[in-house]
Amino acid sequence: MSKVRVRFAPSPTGGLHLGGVRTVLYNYLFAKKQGGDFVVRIEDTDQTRFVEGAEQYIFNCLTWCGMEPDESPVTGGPYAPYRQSERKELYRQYAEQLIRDGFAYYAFDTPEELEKMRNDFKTAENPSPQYDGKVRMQMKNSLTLPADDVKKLLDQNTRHVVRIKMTANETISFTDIIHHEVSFDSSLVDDKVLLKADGMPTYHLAVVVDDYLMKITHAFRGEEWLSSAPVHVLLWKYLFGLEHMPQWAHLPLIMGPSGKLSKRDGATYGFPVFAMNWIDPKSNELTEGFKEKGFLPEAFINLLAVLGWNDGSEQEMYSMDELIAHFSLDRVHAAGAKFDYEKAKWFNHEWIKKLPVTNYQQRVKEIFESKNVTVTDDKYFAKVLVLVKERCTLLTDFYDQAIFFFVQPANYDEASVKPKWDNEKQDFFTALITGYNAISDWNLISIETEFKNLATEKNIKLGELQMILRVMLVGSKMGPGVFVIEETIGKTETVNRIEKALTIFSLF
RNA sequence: GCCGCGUUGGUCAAGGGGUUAAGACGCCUCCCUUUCACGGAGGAAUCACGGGUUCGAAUCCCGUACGUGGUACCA
Repeated sequence: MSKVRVRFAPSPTGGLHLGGVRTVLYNYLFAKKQGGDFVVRIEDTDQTRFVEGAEQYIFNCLTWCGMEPDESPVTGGPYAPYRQSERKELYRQYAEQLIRDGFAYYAFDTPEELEKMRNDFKTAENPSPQYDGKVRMQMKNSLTLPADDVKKLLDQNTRHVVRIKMTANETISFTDIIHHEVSFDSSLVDDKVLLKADGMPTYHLAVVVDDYLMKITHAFRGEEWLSSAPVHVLLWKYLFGLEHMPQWAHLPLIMGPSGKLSKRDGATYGFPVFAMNWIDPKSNELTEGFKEKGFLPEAFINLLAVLGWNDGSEQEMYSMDELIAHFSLDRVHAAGAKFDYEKAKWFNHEWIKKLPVTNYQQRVKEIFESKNVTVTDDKYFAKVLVLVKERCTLLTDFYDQAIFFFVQPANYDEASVKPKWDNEKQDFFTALITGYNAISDWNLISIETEFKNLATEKNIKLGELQMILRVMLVGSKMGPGVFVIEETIGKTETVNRIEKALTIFSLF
């Protein structure tokens, strides 16, 4: 059996969304598991939809996710070029071969004529008429025009396309890895355009030709392609032989709260849809990405992998290596899955807890710096991150959870302190300052001992005091143990904060 | 409209003729902690519907409904 080769073939028209990343992921996992090649091919055959920067963006996303292609327009490879626009000249010969063999034909209909046809044939039962076996003999093409006219039109460089001539009353079926036997009635499939008037191939011709030329063995794509699969199967049969056709796997769709997931859902429901931030160069509109939202790539990959796949065990957390080891296409669901942002966040939380902070320290540091907090001591920073990581769901949560380790509270949860505040407390904290100042070896035990001894001496309940102390240090009732906070921020800072809070609380 | 694909709790899902129909997220209650989390113990909640086949159907078959995708010189 020949070496496994899979391809991810995005069209560089904008952001890379969840479903796209999962398609790459399944490609990648399958290839790595089989020791095969993972190639990225850019399908930029629609020049009108070209978007500046979109291709680079896709590669940035792949890098962030940790899925580097073996062959691509940037890394090159034995089947270059990997950009379909650069392969333009290649496709015409195949289109012409199909015409010679009677499987395709030239069509000269103008867009206006096509529109007229769709209008004329439109009925209640058939709201969107196709250019198919039922109408093609009434259109302007090399099937209806005399050969001489066709030649003349061609010689005059009249704008034309090449269309496939769909067979009639044939059952086209193939075996899909996920859906198993799938079949279609060819009479119901239209004469898809293969080569456009600008000389570019459509997706239909290009996938088949390139999958063949690039020796792709397994072709995975979203289920939205299933309906056009019969065209591809026929093209394979006519051009290269069904025995060379890759095995298809039409992956289930990832659904949003209402239907197919769209980038609009992100804005509407408040969760990211794209892998990374995407700014449309024309409109300047920003669509938020998982990365910038505060997701770890490990979590992003993990949550995508188990959205539509599981290995039959109860395991839910998988590293990329574990996924490669466990992944199999026959356990991929046939049904679409609704994306659940709550569960996505849970995965991220789990990965934040699981991974050593060194793994994401730099990213968190950037988040702090973007909020004008300068981190000077990386060791101190790492220590703080360890203390608060279990209460962070997103990387961006670290700021709120740890900011008090760097700056004094700007305001206090007075509502919690006020009812508990009295002269005895005032007295206690004044004495505490003295006691703390006298400590020479500032550590968890010495701090806690001093605090507790003083509380016993003054005969005040420990709990209330701890709560007040916490508010003095943090500003609110949150964070790790109070004594741990004191130890971490140090004696001077601790005393400073108590003194400062005292000036405010004493007015209660 | 037509065609394709699909249908186990709110969501992700295991299970593929005989099970008390796993587990996870979320939600609720309680414990821990006089903080927020983490952790722990419980709880509510499911086989779309109708017909078959069978001693027995969540599991097999057929319908229906619903969902979803396609129906472009877009991918």
